Amino acid sequence: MPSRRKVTLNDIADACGVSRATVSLVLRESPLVHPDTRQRVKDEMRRQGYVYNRAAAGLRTRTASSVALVINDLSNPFFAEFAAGVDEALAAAGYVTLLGSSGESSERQQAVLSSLVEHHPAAIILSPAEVSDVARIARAIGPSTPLLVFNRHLTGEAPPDFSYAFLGLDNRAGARQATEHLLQLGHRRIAFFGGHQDSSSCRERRLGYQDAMLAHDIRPEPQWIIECAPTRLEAAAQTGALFIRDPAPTAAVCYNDAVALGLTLGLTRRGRHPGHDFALTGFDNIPEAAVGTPPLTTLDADPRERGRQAATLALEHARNPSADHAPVIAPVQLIERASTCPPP
Amino acid sequence: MPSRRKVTLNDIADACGVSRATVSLVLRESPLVHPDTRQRVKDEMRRQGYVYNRAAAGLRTRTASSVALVINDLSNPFFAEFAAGVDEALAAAGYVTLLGSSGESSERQQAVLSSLVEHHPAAIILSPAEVSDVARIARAIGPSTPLLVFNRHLTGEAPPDFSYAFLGLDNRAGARQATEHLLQLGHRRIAFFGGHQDSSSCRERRLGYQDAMLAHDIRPEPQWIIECAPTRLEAAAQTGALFIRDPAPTAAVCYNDAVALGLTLGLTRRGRHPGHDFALTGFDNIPEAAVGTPPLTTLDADPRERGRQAATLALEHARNPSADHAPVIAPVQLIERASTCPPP
DNA sequence: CTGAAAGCGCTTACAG
DNA sequence: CTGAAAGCGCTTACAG
Repeated sequence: MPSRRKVTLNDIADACGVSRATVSLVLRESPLVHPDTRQRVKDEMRRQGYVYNRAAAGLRTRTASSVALVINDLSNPFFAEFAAGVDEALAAAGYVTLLGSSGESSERQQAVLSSLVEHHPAAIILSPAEVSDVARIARAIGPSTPLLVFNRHLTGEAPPDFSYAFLGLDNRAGARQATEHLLQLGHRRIAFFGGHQDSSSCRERRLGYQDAMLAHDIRPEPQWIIECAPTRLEAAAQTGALFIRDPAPTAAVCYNDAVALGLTLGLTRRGRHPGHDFALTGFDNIPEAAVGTPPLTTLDADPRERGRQAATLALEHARNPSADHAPVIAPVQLIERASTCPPP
Repeated sequence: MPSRRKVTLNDIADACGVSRATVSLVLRESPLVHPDTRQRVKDEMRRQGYVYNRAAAGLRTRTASSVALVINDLSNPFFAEFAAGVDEALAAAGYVTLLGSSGESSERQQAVLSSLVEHHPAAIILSPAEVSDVARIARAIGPSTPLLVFNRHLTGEAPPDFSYAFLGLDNRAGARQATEHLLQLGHRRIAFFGGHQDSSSCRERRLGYQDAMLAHDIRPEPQWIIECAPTRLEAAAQTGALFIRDPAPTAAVCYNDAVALGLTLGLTRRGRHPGHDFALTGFDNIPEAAVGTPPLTTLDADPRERGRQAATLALEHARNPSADHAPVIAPVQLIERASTCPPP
């Protein structure tokens, strides 16, 4: 039967006939303690199976050893990769990751934040649920825990004593690159397909699309901008909207990969051949993008690297909470694949 | 400028002119304290933005408020879903999740476990890296933290004072179902494709394949058992091994979905038409399985539900560490899709 | 080189 | 109904 009683510094000190101050010094590799004593103490620790209590130490030194990470959707590979990157960088810096997931529910997000903040993390990294009001979030976490927001902007007005750092993707430049690529291939009637008006990333991507079009002296027609929920099924269902007026677009910049895959399906059902008689691009570079038919031209944001970056920024913010941290916008890279062809 | 100093029970007690014992009682909703006092205290907490320090409370009461979760590969959607399920159930039970990821490296796994155990979690849930020696793991976490292992068995001999609970998938029954399905369709020459001999899940799946074959009085030929690393690329490269001898198999039970998708690619490259002139099955039901060409018949293990189950088992184990917990084997469900056709 | 003492933020009998 | 006291496991000046 394994002994379940936890062994403490006191147990080691008693067994060695020294004070627990000495044991503590051994723990932190202090040069003050005599080599013989050190060895005796270390042996005893091994023998009794001592394990350090970081929470108790943190209480005494008033230092945090954790960082909280709240993710809107872990089953989305983009955010899973992001989480892996955060965890990797935090571990390397000696912090442990407190995980929470909101499942895109702002109620759950409130509950999760309130619970995590009670563990007094050095900082909170939040990839927010779709609608995330900054005032509610401020109420949940209070003014004294540094916050880094990833990917989506919070909505509403921030209370006076509340501020946060931000890491986002260069949505505008990404969509501009994708549109530019289609223009280079010879397309002129290019749609912007999918996403919701009220999502900040969607607005930014549309701006990038417009930038590229206007740079080529093309004014996008209103019927080329097609709104739909950013899911595969909704996109497939909305495919028809591309073809209600002649001449129809010959290409589409899609809000993201899920939408692009749904559009691929919708086009195929109508007897079209995406990558041969219609060109389209995605955004995110999810794993399915590479193996679809056709493989999807898309924009890669390197989510794992974004995770490492978020961890670094959050820790900086924790060290220097009074500095005014400007938003950081990470670049995004075009991956050319077979879904982008010249116009028929 | 936000006030960064943390407010404590003492601050509230002083401001209200009561002792901190009283404030503590208010916190835990004790009926002992007078309603007026309670209200005064609560108002003051709101005013000062008090946030509870769970670590300090846990230290005093010797109770853990966290459970550690160590994942071998977060970028695999199967494990990401599992992690989401674990987190969901732990949060519901009032625990916070300490996340660690090993990236399939047993070195990183050791480091991560050693770090997490210092936070004295109520239990550890480990989805182990491919090679995970039980003796090393025992050394990292010591005998007093309950351990639940998910999905893969640990290798080697457990030290005398060390034991762990186990949650796995019914690999054998799953592979048997897949093989049975192919047999029903009329196949007789069925290969078992991919996976490594030394992986416990691969051995179990092969046994299920053999069960079904023998139940139909078919002795699998040695050249029908094809070993390869469980990745898409390796599987594609090994496709030729199916056809070195006549008559070649007309169907394959693949070790998992990644292997099945690789084999699909390999077959297509050779001019075959999987789902028309060759039948194959996967295992895991990853998102790509549903959208491939053809969509893949596979086995679903409901990883999110497995995560919830793991959390429940781990907490039971924590409450009653001396009980001898028998391994729990979760069922797996066949999803029929277009990749399984009758023999040509 | 080592020990006695105080304290991190909380809880819990025990008095009153 | 409320307060004084002790203690969870650790660290850190301060003496010696």
